[in-house]
Amino acid sequence: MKRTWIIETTEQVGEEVKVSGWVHVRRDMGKLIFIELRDKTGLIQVVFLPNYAELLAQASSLRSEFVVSITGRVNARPEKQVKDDHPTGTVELEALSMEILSEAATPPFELTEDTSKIDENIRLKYRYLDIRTQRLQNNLEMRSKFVQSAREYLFENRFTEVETPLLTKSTPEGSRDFLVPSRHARGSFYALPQSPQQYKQLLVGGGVERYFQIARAIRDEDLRADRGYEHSQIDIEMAFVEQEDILSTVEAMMIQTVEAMGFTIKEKPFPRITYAESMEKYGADKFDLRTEEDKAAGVLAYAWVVDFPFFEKTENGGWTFSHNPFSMPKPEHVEWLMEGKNIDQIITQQYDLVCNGYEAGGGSIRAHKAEILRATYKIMGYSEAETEESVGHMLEAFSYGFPPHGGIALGIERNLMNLTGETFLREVQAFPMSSQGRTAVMDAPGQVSQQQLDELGLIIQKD
RNA sequence: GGGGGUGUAGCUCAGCUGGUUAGAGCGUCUGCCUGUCACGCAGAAGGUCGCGGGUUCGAGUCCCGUCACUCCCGCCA
Repeated sequence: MKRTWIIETTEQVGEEVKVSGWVHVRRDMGKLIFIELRDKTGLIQVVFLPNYAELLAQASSLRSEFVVSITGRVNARPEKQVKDDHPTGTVELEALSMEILSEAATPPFELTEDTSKIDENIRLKYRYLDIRTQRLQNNLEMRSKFVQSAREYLFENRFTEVETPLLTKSTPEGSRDFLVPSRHARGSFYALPQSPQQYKQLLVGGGVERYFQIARAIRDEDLRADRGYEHSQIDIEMAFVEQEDILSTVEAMMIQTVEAMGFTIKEKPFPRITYAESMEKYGADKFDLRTEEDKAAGVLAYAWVVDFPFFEKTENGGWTFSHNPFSMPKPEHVEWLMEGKNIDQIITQQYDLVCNGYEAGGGSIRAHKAEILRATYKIMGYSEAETEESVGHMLEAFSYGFPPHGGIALGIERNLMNLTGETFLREVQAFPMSSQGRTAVMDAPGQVSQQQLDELGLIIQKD
């Protein structure tokens, strides 16, 4: 018999069905046994009646998390026993036969309730059990829906999904790279991408025009509750656009996406504030516009922060970019950039999407002309040769007819934290790592064999 | 790199000023139970108090060291 999803049993009253799943709870009355069976769609109460003695004996051996298939008849519950607060509360399954597919050891923590109070390292070691809980099932489901809904919007608007390499090149700026040693080119390393920044620019220059990717970004910086070594982003780049085009496109996408998921947005269109105003008013470039009532109601308060300063002072008195070296100054400040004057006053076409106190995304209009990027690197103290070494491939690409373009990256975990109300990034990832960087279940990083080291020409230096 | 916090049963925790055999709730196990849905009732098992050292007649408790975990600052274009 074909398997029936538990949530669908409510429409099959009187019929015989087969359901499969995990034993959620067991209530043994002696000559009458109830269990709740759980699959990914929900829970249903199964009753083992005394007139099937053999089946009842089998049922008495069931324990939490046993995996079973049960064939039975869907019965409407008598009025007194209807559970209004439960999606399958109008029915129960009268068991006729059962197959125990897998027995289960007692779980190290209870899976029938919210596990957020349980020691996280135990939960991570047994992540596959934690994922069985309703909260994490919901978080993963929500994540999937969010990405799916964003994809739909992007496909409707002529975007093309493209994958960019994971094994790529280290860039001197930005955060610390995760490095991968090359076996063939000894002493050389790939770097895992901190973002697909350059590839996505090359894609729109390559005629893809509208690109997106559900991209992994990997950075070797110390972790926080809202920050892991790796996270995912909805990475977007568009050709032939100005800042306004990006903002309106992304805003429309976010509205369609989160409203399709049933959320309420506090203010549309999203309010806009300059970086300078934000710093003055909130003391930061991100802020929470919700009232206490909004928070209780799960309202999402989006805002755009625009007009970021291009450069900031370094420790040794030089200049470095504050967000993105590839960004394009506001038209009225291009001259300052080219001449290297009023550097602290140059505003760039960089924008952040803020939601409920988190940075939900950030992007910029990019420089698409070689002289702009050269001027930027000159201000940062690069010689012409160093600039060539660092971004020469981009400068060359710009020489072959490169359209004006810009983009944004939306942090999937940050957004999901807002949607689910979770305060830890790890709660919206399937297999996160601990704050010390140990991965769930697999407990990486781990030792490798001497042979592997030899092939790579690596020697481990002992402290 | 720096600062704060935590570590006692499978899980969540209590354990006062150092004092008998280290407790509770949940979970687990056994028995009973024909309508439960947080089932109930009766009973039981389960502990290197993170680890090492010290003070003391006596240490879960005080001191020193150490390890692990966690949050924050730095860092995160």
